[in-house]
Amino acid sequence: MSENKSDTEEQIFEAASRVFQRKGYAGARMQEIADEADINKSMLHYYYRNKDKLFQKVYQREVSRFFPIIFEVLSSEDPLDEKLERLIDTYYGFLNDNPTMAQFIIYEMNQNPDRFRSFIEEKGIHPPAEFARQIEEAVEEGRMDAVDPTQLLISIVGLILFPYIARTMVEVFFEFDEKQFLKFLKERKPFLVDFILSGINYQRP
Amino acid sequence: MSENKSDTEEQIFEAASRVFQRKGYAGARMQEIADEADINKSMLHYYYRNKDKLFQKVYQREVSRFFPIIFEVLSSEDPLDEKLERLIDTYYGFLNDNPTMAQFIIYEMNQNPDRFRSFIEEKGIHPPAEFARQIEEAVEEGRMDAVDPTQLLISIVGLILFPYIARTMVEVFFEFDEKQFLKFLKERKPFLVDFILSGINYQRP
DNA sequence: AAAATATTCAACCAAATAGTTGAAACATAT
DNA sequence: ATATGTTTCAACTATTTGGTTGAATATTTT
Repeated sequence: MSENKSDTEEQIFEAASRVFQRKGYAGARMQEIADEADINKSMLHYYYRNKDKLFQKVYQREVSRFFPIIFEVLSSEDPLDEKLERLIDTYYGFLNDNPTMAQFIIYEMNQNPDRFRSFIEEKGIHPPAEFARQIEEAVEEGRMDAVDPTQLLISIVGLILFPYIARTMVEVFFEFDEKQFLKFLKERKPFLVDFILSGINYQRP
Repeated sequence: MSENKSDTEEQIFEAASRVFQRKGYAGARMQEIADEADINKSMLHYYYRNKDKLFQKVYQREVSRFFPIIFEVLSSEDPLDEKLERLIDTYYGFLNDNPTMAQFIIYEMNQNPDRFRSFIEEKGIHPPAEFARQIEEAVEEGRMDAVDPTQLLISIVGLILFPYIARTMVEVFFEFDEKQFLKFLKERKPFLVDFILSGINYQRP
């Protein structure tokens, strides 16, 4: 065997990922995954046994990709303003390549919180303690307002993710086509950096 | 006939709303709706013909409730700081009574953008022009930073909604039980007012 | 080349789910 | 009280969808 996973197996996996992200677990059809992978339906079962097992694998891979990207940037020792820029760049780059991912993760996570919890615990995925420490330090040094780091972190992530999660809402209410939506995202980076840093009255060390 | 809509008809509608919000269109089962309404399954078809028609009615009612609540508050002539407080109070009150609604609307909206667009246009639902005018006015008068009103509006809505949309994520990563989550939301109001107003360096007229 | 192994798929089957029916119970009007 | 229309539901059918099978084809090993 030349590869660990056959071409077909990977083709199925990627097709399944796309279909599950588009339609969700309940809305996804095994036939649609087979069509998207350009193979016969029985191959799905040959490689992944059943819909549930196939979904679990896709779900776990996507969860494993989605959170560490944010958390890794957050854990660095860069000053907050640089960190924020890197965070936005990194995450918008990722979401641009995976536009349905945020919606997928959030939906399936809420659909089955226990599955999410146990997987996150098993894999040891968690927000870095460094971020809260960095905030507390800046507060002590009088370089920003006293804020709850948890409130701040959730706000930052929410500000970045929201346009992707609620994309249809943004496009419909502001009459954006795809091009205008991308322009909006591009403009959002400087807006967010400024808005967030002003929001906590941050000053560099 | 004493009422326009029979008790049963309304019971079905409310049950359907709960089930569709919990499970989404594809995940909802007609039997589950019948059980939740405590009636026989055939009554669903007697009153609403089929799953799709029942869903449309539920979807349209919820969309009609969800957006106008925000937009009405935004269209008032109150100064921005008071408006923001009212907005947060109003929306957290609403979401507290309807905790699955934000997730539902956003998911089904993304699932079928055309349906969302045409319904929104048909009903004439849109963000109030007054808000953008108010922002532009405050900018002109030098009472806040020059910001794009669209970026600001989406940020405000995102900051409010995000904890509800991503509730499981918040609870898992910060190890919140329900009580702690509610405490978090209570603390979020003053945090957001301060964060947002500082974010744009707002001063009252 | 022959044997062993992996891959492919059309045609099935089984289970889940949406939707229907007709008779019985109930309510209302005359 | 009788007739008329409304509401209810158990049992049923039709359709969709997940899952299986076995024979044919391709690939790899010896």
